[in-house]
Amino acid sequence: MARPRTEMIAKTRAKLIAAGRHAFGRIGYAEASMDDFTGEAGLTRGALYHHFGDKKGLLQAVLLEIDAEMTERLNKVSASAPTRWQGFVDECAAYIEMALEPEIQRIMFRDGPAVLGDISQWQNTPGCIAALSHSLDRLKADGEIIDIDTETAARLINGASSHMALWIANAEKPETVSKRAVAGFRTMLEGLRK
Amino acid sequence: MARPRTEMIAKTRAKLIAAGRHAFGRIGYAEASMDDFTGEAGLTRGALYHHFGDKKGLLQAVLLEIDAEMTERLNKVSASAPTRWQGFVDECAAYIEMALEPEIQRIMFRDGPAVLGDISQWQNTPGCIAALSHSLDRLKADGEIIDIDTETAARLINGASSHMALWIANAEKPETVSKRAVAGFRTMLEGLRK
DNA sequence: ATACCTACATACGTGGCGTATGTAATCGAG
DNA sequence: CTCGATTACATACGCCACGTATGTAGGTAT
Repeated sequence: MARPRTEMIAKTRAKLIAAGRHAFGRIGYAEASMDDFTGEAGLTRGALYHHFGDKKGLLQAVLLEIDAEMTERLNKVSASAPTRWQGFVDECAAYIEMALEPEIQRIMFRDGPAVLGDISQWQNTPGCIAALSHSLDRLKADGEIIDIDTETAARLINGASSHMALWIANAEKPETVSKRAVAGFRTMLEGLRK
Repeated sequence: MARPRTEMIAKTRAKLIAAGRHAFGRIGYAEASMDDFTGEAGLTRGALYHHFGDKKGLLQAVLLEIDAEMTERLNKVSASAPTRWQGFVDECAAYIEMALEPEIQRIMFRDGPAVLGDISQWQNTPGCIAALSHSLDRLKADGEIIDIDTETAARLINGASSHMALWIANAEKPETVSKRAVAGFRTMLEGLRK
């Protein structure tokens, strides 16, 4: 297994995903020319169409990669907190912070939904929502939060977080808005507690 | 005032906005050909570029119209409720319901942010957020809700609502998901109450 | 060893956006 | 009332970018 042949293929795939991710993150999906960013990666569109079918296919692959990274980061955050509730709050804060990163914001929250439809239909629940959902499940089992459907709560928090992030990122004074947003967000989370 | 000349101009503008709104709402911004939908309106792209500068300009005009309609609907809902709290809850429910309408969902929540950037920077706070904010202001003045920054709360609710709507709209069983979503949403709102 | 297939590159057609230009109707000045 | 200027569009053109069809070299299987 893992012959040199398949390794080369995996490398080209990775190159294309990386190139697309850079281009999509910087100038956006619509403005990114496939000839340009494949050329920068030392390839052509031929490779892209072979591996991903079309431009949307590459975007999907990029999204999968980013979602996996976000999920891992979220899991690390919640795992390294002293209490589960604290872990959950940290997780939410981390989610907002990630949504402030230009690449994630652009690809995950702007172009992704516009091109591929809502996040819900990308696959059976993306990882970053599943991570929030899982944390809520444990809190519920511990009796720390009120009786609420955890997936619904996860999606509510997901929606609220991403909007907070967009609000902050596009504000004239991001620091000021950030304080207001995080404070309000924490207040909302407290409402879930018993 | 209101000479026949200016009336004609207003009519062409209205025609273009209506045509664009239809096309954007049905097949999406990117897939909508300007030649097609201007032709259906009995005009050409020349008129569009004259009045709106470019394709994005038309989208902005469409968004302004939709936002105004949504604001009016929200204000009516909150005004016709027995109590202010009830008015606010109804308003939130109405917001989710509006977000379920395909045209609003597509233009306002998907293509709009992707093409023009986050809703926050379209203008100084769009009307539908201002409406929620206003309702919260009055509730706060009445001492019905906890101490929270009202604009932040309005944006939290706005974000949560739109995500709920997208979740519902794209679910396999919208009715089932709708019940879960609305129930969870109400629970979250109750957390704002004193 | 040879025939096939995979993984790309190259070449081409098409469609759609933006712009530059044309034109008819209207408005304002004298 | 007349004539120049401006407005409100339509027409024509160029360019870019996507997708597809085709070509090809290297690896794979038997």
